[in-house]
Amino acid sequence: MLKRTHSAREITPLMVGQKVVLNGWVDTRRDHGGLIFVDLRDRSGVIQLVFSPDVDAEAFRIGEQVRGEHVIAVAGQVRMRPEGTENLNLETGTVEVYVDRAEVFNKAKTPPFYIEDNVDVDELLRLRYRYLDLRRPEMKRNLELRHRITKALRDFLDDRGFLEIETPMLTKSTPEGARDYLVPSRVHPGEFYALPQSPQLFKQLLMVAGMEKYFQVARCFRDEDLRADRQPEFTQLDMEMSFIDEEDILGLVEAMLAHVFAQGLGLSITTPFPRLTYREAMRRYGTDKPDLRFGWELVDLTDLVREVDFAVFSTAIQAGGVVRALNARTCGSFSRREIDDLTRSALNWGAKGLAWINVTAEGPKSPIVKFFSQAVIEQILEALEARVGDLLLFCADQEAVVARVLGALRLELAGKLNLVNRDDFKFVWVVDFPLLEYDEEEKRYVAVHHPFTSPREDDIPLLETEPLKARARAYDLVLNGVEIGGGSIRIHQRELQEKMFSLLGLSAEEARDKFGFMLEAFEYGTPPHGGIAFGLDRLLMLMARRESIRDMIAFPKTQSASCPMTMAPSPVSDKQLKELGIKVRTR
RNA sequence: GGAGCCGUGGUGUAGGGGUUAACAUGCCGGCCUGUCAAGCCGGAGAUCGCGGGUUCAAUUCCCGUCGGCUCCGCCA
Repeated sequence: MLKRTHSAREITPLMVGQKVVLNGWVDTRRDHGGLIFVDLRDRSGVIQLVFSPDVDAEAFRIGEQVRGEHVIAVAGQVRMRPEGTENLNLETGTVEVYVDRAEVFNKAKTPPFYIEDNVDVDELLRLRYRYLDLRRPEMKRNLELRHRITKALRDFLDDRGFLEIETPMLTKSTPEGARDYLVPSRVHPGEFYALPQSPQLFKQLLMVAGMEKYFQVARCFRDEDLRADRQPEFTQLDMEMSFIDEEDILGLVEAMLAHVFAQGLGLSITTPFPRLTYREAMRRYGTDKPDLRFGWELVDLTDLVREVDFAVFSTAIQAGGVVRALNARTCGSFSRREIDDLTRSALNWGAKGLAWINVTAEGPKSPIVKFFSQAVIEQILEALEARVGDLLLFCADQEAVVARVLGALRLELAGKLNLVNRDDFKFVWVVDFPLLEYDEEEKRYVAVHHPFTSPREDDIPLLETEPLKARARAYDLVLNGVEIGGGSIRIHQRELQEKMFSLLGLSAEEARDKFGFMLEAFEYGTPPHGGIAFGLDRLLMLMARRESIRDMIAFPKTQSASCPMTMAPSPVSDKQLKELGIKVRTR
């Protein structure tokens, strides 16, 4: 076997005259009859080989026979390319290797799609042949970035005294949260493990155990429907620390991200990150994960229009709702049809309608201006800093509906108008989340973050009186409108934890049954602690400027949670089922 | 659970009630000693996702179904 002495990208002008051996795949082949060029690809990149009968007849014959994706070894001399034949698009484009020996390790069928960047091919096909898809340079780069970032995170945390500790994959199913993936126990027929949705309980127990600073690159599993940024198994960078408060965590994370952006992308990001309270985020951006790469803040007009004789606004306000508006800059030029599209969108998001004012040089034009006095209109225009050419969009309803509708329109228009600079990275902390929200379906409170999140100390009395007003010691990190991390200071006292469980509608028996080990642990000296977890795939997706986390995962699942390559999931034999004591019911 | 878009040679697309199903690229063969999206010539390659219906006739229209993608619900 011809063993390689160099990788493709290592071949430089400094090596001219040197004999080298290269191993790799035939990327492309250009056959001139009497002279054959082959671009040889390995993980490092591409180098041009020259097969010439003047150099070696036997090697030339092999050059005639190889085809795309054949795996070959070649030996030959490095030479400068003749003047005028350099390829500036290629990193190794000034040199080439004259092959005097060649060996075919393995032939290859013609691949079902091109092994090159920017392929326009059905993703199903890419996933069925993922090992070919990953040969494409852009996919290889994604996995390289993933490696570099993961390593940078580990290095950073190691430097700061964190221990990476593994926690079980086979664990206990607990209520609350996402649907569990279950694993049947053979030894305990009829009983099941659950795959972890996150290592939450274990990392807290590691704090009880005195580990003080923990992290893990942890695989997590959630049996919920998929999205471009949601896979049934995904990776979290999970962290937890003892004897700390919010500021310690936020500061550490900012330094950590500055480190990985520098290491991974060579970018310097600005710290500290801005912070928004949950209320502020909802009011100004209509979402708890605002995209700060563009302005376009929502403006509250409730007080301004309170007395206006316009039923759409006044009924909403009387019902305890709000009136807010979005200044769609430059959208005054929108056609009737485009405005109809916006209205349809607003209705889809739950609005009862969409009022608008077109700010023209001749003054405001709109079906609704007749309801307003000149003075009020002027105040509205001023509040929205309206200029000629703007389109003002109004929504009147309950606060949550208005936020959702205008927040969605804000994003939709940003996409349509290309307001977003794709090179921007805009981080923002969202803090002061409510501790609880009311679930209409289940008729009970549910934790906004999770049941182990500590309320703010001064809000603890509210748990007895108005639990929905209590704020959590929780924080989310948002990057470019994507939630990339979230965490909290945890409850570390049994009484408060029991109080939380009871607020969530868990009976004392259920709490003991599901979380007894946790409550018990709290009785053996639990330090105050808190942490955060990052969706590593999402962070990487944003860093690589991709649209889907599937591009950052070597072997992801389709939207129906299956793997087109292995054909998982699949039925299993009766023998296997019998051993597990499982009978399959067909729906 | 719901909505939308898509499904035609290996790949990406065009087409549209009766066609020899078109184009590009890839593939195979021939020519070709400086290409790098090599070029030129020739060739092979498609039960138009699947099932049913309407029709004299369906790849085309209708219904269903499967698969992929995006989104809503869901994701503490």
